[in-house]
Amino acid sequence: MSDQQIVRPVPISGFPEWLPEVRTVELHWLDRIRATFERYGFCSIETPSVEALEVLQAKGETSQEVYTLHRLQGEPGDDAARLGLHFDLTVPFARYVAQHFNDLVFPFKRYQTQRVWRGERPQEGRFREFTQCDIDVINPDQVPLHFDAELPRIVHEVLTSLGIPPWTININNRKVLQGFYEGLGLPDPLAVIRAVDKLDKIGAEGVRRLLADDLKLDPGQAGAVLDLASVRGSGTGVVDDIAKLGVSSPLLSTGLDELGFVLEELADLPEGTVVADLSIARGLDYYTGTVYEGKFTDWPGYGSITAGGRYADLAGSFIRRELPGVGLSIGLTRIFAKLVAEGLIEPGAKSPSRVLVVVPSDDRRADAVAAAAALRGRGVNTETYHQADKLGKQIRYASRKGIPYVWFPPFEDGRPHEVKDMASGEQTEADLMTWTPAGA
RNA sequence: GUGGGUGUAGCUCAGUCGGCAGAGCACCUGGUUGUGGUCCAGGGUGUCGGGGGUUCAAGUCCCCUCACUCACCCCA
Repeated sequence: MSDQQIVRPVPISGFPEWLPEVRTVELHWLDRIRATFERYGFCSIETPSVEALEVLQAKGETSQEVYTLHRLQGEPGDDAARLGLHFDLTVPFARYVAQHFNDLVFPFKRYQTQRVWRGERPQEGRFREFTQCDIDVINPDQVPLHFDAELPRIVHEVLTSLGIPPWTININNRKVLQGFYEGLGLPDPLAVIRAVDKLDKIGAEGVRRLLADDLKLDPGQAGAVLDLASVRGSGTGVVDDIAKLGVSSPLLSTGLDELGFVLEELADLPEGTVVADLSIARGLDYYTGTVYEGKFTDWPGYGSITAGGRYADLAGSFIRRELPGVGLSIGLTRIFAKLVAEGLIEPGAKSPSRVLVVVPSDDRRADAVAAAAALRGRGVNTETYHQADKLGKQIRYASRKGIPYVWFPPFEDGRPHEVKDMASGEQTEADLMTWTPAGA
């Protein structure tokens, strides 16, 4: 120990970890998320952390910072990495569906809660390893629009069940944006979408400048683009507001029909929780219809806590079938870490134990072990203290670990068992075969 | 990847002009060999991120490097 070289334990940036009393809260969250997903009939899958690089790069550009995998003692000449850690769950899901196409029942509705990795520069709310809770529907040829409304409804229910600070899920439709821009005669709708996406960062005037200088829009066009982006609301009145802007195109009509349908389906949700916002676009270019982006109301600068959308054909690079889908992802780590940082997570117990059984003395250790076994046999989480320390020390251990009851086996033959309620300090005789902790 | 900031005890941090390494919290021991929290008395647990340089002397000044952190890009 003395002159041994020690490795300084430093946190690795972007790789969060929690103390037991916080982790236990996260586990409860995961339980609730899973329960809600399953209540809607979605099934669970898990895919490997690793995918072939060509799978990871099949959709979108290589802009995602993929962590590649190779052995420390790699074969010479075999240094070209062929494997990478997945950076989201959508691409692995697409591969999975293509691979197991014949064995799945469609529409395939699945949820998937796993860690993902992105080699980006960490910041508040941006991690290099984090957990996403994805929920997607995929179906050959076409996915009923009904799912575009069901997914935000499910996520709404999940977020509500977590009891987190106020948030809003914003909804938009790419066809509305693209159709509107086409109606305006703009040559590069995707570039306009990317510019509008910066609205909350650089403001309306910043976007106007971007549209005029970089994309060469005339003032009238730029004004119309910004007018559309300012439309917001939860009812179908949104559709009328857009119609009033006097732009038309076939794609725009389709988009407005879809957006109107989704909003109508969600009209019963609490005011302000799910609203249309024509300024959100999502940078990812594979979204083709409905798009979602959820944020905390109190921290608008914090990244999105849930996001997703509809894609026309996600698995097309893996199978000769058209497989459109719609999906939504909950950024569990991003939400949870923020609440931890804000001190809004009420820590749980430091131990799952309900009872600590005291060891009266070395020669009575067997009694303690037997008492603990009896309690466990009746489903009570119980641990035995590890050595015959002074009683004060044993009780102090229970106190510090947040174990609510301390069990005393007899210290002399013929005496009864006793149990101490740590919160009240009260200690009473108790029967091993019938006693149960409060709230069990 | 680009630019700024910060690295001292387990944690939060102080450390003057270059002159013996510090505080609070946490932790350990005892007061209390059958009872926790409170209280009292003790205890410093450290490669001052790492390497090099200047100097009689470096936590302090200079160079390099690493890590963390903030902003940009991008995103859950």
